[in-house]
Amino acid sequence: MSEHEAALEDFLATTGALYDATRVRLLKFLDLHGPLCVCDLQESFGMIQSRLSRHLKILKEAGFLSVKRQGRWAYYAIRSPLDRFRTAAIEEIRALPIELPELKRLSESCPIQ
Amino acid sequence: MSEHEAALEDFLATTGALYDATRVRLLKFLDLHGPLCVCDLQESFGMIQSRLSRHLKILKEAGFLSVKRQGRWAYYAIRSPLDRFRTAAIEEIRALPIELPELKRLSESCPIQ
DNA sequence: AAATTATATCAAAATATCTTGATATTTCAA
DNA sequence: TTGAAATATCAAGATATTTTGATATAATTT
Repeated sequence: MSEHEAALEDFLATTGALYDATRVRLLKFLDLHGPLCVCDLQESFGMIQSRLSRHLKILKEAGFLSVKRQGRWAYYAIRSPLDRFRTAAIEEIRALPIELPELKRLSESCPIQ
Repeated sequence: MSEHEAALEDFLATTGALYDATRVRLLKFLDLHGPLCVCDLQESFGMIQSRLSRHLKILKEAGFLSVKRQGRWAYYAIRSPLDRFRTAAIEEIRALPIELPELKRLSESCPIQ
């Protein structure tokens, strides 16, 4: 792939990741609460697991999220540092008046609280 | 529509408009050359007219473009002023190393050069 | 080792978006 | 007022994305 195509692909991966209500909510939720494991997100959003996993993958591949694995758990977080444009996107999402679900933790199971 | 939904809709219209290679090229081209009529864009990009018209409409409804009609011609331009996030998007696109077509004008026909 | 738990991946149906070609609308000129 | 040029819209097929349910993988506990 040429340098030109690669840069455009990267930009489209970024904007594509942002073009979905579910993913915008996930970004806002992680920005608000900090690192969370998939099961906490699943519990909080009431989403089936395969759907959640797919959206997290898209956000990760678009450069917005990092994952840290601890045993069985995978903790997703807003990646840091972010480049200028992704930072602008997160700030825009932070300012959006979107209703988010309550944070529900599966407190017995997750090692990190 | 609630305020919450409206703000999210607006954000998704913005990111959706940016999630297309053709529209990114059009934005970069208009950012580079200033206001252009549809026929100049059509000539420069070698695109069929209905396709171009649709993409311009999407960019306009997403808040990126303004239109000024002069007789038969419609001049599209990057809207000004743009809000913070759209400005960040245009700056990101300006920095992308994308190859653009040459600007071809239908010099006899268009009143503004 | 077998069962359990957390997460990831896959295939197929549902949904949305893009492209094309045809047609409509608007404006100007002959 | 007829014709031509510039632009917009529509319908249908092609393509891409999302959701779901089923299954796979990997770590942990029994």
